[in-house]
Amino acid sequence: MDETDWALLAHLQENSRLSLRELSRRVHLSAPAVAERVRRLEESGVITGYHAAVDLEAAGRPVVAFIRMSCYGSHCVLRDPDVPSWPEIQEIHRVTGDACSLLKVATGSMAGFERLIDRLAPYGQPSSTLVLSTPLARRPVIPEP
Amino acid sequence: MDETDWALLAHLQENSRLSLRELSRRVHLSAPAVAERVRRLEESGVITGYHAAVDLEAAGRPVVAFIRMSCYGSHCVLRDPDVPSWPEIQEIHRVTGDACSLLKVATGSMAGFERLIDRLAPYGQPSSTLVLSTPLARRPVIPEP
DNA sequence: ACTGAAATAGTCACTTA
DNA sequence: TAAGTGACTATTTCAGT
Repeated sequence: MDETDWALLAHLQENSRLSLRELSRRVHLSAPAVAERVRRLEESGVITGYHAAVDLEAAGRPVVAFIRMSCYGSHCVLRDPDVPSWPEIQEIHRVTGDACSLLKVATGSMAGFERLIDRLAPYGQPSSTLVLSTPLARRPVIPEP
Repeated sequence: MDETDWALLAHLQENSRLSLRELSRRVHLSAPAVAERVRRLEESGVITGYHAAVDLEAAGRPVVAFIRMSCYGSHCVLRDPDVPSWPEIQEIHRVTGDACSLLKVATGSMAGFERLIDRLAPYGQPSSTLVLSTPLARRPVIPEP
């Protein structure tokens, strides 16, 4: 990871649909050189994918929340392979502390949110925190000083 | 938002570097028709951007955590316009409950994490939860049933 | 929303430092 | 090993339908 790799990474984090040619102009390299560097960033696992970001409210899911799950031993949500495919669940993190996992969820309505809580309750105690707004949705990763 | 729009959205959430031509093949439309639909998804605010996803550990920031900030009135982190530019802070959400905000942070080391906590402490009481692993990093948004 | 043409971009083989 | 060049293919974009 030299300075050029970090520059490419910065540009692709900001706009992943930039053409390799446009990237090559921005970092002052030829297009094949950029293509090779990007390929290596992907292969080394630094870049894990390219994704369109969707506004949850505009997409009909205005109720966004974080749910801390304190699961009952073997019933843990982390152990059920079906849970990650529930469409309301956006992220699942295994965490330290008294909760075993932290979920980010998005539903179309409060009623939908209530139904989700009901479906989660058998796994353990859910503790919900609603998101009012998101002043910073994502920050690009930059090199450490 | 018809079925074709949702199909385009699904493909672009999975891989935002797909060419319009490739998208057009997948949804059985011409390239210009797809270009116009994608442009409208962007303009209507459903698609807010396209971003390369970076593996925080591979990028040198293995310590990932959520921090709930219970701020002291007017010293709230949400009120300080400088905080969102701190490079360790990945996300800021304003939330309900006894905490005023939930931060997602990533640092290069535990020492770096400790320094971050020290910088946050003046704003309020930070309560940290370390991320052990992320079984589900992102789920594509799909239409509600 | 499609077609077709012109401009732009991606990719591969090969050369250079 | 990393980057540049040129030829060829694919994609983007725009006008007209």
